[in-house]
Amino acid sequence: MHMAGMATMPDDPAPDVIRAWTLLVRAKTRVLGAVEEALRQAGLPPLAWYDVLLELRRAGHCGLRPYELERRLLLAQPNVSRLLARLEAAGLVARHVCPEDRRGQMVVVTAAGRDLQERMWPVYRAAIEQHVGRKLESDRAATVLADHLERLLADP
Amino acid sequence: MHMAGMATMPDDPAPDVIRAWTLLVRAKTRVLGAVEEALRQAGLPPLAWYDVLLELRRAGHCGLRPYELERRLLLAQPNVSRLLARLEAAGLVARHVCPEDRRGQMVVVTAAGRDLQERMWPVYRAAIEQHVGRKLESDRAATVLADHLERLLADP
DNA sequence: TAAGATTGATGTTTCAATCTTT
DNA sequence: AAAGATTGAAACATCAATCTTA
Repeated sequence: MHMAGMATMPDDPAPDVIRAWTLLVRAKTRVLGAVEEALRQAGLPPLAWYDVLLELRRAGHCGLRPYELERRLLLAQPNVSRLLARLEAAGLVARHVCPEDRRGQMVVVTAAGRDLQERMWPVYRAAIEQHVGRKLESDRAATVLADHLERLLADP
Repeated sequence: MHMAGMATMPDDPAPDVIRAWTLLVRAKTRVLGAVEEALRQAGLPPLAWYDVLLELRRAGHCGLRPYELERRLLLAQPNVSRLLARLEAAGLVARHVCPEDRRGQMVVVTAAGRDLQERMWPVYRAAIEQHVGRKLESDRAATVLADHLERLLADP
């Protein structure tokens, strides 16, 4: 349907679309900042380390390829490379060449890495509960929020 | 109410609270990434520049103090200082000493700054519409999402 | 002493270029 | 040529220290 006189360029976003976008950025910045601060105050490393360690644990004893971490954590290739270098230097992960594809490697979590992940989780979960859970108490607010955020990740 | 045998430490977040938290980070990363990419492909500077220019325009001819930008854009003090230095070097803002408080300064947008902001907005708004508006079409989804995100910014 | 702002040192991200294997 | 991964250089962010005025 096309009406004479209508703008041909993409429509202006509705006010509440702009509001949702603005609040998405601000809420993420604030909550993530609070979570990182909680980890920092507990003398623990940043969340990015936790994310890698958890993904590797979930992947089991075979570990993961760097490009898989890239996909799952939405990180750029050089960032994964350097993040893994830091984790390896800290003794938290180990890398060995991939038997089936000698371009790549398998990354696995070490005992020290598992230990750190387990020490981070209580601090992390308390921060999530404080800065997300308690703000969404009563009714199904967390579910509603999650469902709507999920729509933003839909493919097309 | 307290039941014997209950855990005394902060409760584990409910599954949908963790899901909301995870999706908040991922949705923001993806949508912001898409918006920045749209600006980049149009040969325009990053969103942070737009944010400053828009705040300064809204503030009117008196401009804003750097600490006000800090508050409104959730940026750290040294980041504001260096961001303004870049904008000033590009001729987009001007700084002059504050008459009432000579520790500080007033930052104002220049004609070139207003022009850039006006050239960025069509690209920015199209990206918001594409990556937020179209994902939330039908019903009051954008309003519901915004309302729920707003709860995450509540004070306590 | 504290608020507003900058600077130096350091660490991280980003872009493009590179290297190796498929 | 393309995929998987690393590296150099430059941009940016972060922390602590500093400087100036209130």
